Amino acid sequence: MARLQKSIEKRNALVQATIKLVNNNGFHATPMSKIAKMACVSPATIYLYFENKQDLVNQTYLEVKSQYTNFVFDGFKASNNLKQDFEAIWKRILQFNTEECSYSFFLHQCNNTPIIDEPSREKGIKHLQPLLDLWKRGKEDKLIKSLPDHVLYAYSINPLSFLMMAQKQNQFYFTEEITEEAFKAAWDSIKL
Amino acid sequence: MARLQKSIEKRNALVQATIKLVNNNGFHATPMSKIAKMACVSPATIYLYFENKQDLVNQTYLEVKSQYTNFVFDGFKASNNLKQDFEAIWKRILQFNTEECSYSFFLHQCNNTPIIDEPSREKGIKHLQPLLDLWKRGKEDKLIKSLPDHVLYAYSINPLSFLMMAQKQNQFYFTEEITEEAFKAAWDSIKL
DNA sequence: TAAAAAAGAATGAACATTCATTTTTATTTT
DNA sequence: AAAATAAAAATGAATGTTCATTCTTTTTTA
Repeated sequence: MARLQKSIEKRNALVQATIKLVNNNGFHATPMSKIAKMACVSPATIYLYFENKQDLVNQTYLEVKSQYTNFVFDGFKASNNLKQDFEAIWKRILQFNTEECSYSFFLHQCNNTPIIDEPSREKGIKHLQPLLDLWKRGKEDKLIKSLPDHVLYAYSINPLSFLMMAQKQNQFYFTEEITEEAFKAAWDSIKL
Repeated sequence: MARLQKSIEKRNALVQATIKLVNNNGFHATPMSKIAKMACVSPATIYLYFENKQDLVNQTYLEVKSQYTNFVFDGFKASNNLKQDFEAIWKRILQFNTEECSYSFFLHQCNNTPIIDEPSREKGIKHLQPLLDLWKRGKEDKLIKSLPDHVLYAYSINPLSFLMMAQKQNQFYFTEEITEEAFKAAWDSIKL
């Protein structure tokens, strides 16, 4: 009796192929057959790992989302300097956006279109807790504007995602200097 | 000999149906047959007005984009109070986002995925000139940070698009008070 | 040797687009 | 002003393709 042990490498290859193809062509233009080919696998094999195409995309989304938050919050510990803490998180997000550009682009696409189904989307939301805690503290201590978290996010975090897209399309480039200014802009927009 | 005069209402119905269906299901899940049905038209009729599906989406995109800029800049005239001018444009954009939410959502989707082809995307970019002029003036007069336009856009305009999405999903609501605070955040992020 | 994993080919549905025909419209002829 | 007519506009059904998914067989593994 053999043990159930499907190859984790094969699964990974499928997830990676999905990311690459969806990034380049959009969900609507990436057939399962192409995903299979890029992962060097038969189309039928995909169905050993995933229920169907939607499940493949949902799982890919959740996996990339975890990588994002692991990267961003790994080793983060709140100090008593709130601005510094915010800066650390902000720069970590920026770093993810530039170093893991294709993950970042994939998340961006999932966040901004209806390709992910509602349940998976909801699961993905929980991931920013440390940042939300920081903002809570900031509002209590009158260091940060008393605005809904969505607004704080819109002004201080979401721009990074937009700029990553612009950079990908070569419309603009993040120099060291611009990075510092961009952080200042983020902080200026939410600080009291 | 009859005059060539295809019904403009029918074309409009097709454009509107495209917007609605792409908003709800994404491009990949809206068949031409559904678009036709919603517009009360035979599938074959679509091809009297548009070359093919891509052309339909491209044209819809460009049309919505013009509506956006017409709405935002209609009657705008630069004064000698730069902050006030910026506020006027900003609030106009906000108004479009809330009043024409489905147009706004459609643009958002086109801007953030590869459904639109490059040539149409490029045509769509030209539309923000008055705002770019304002920023140029602001940088010269040392009223606005000397940052690339993309960065200014990312911090002061793009958040509106994000917040419109959040509002659509009932995660948050634009009160009068939040609007004022949000404008302040936008201005704070770009002012010198 | 037996079960799991993987494969390639097959299946059937969905879809974009085209075809052959009908309906509408506007002009010309009585 | 009614009838005739010709072109445009519109249609429903057909076409051929693409695709997600499943089936049957082969290969791998333990």
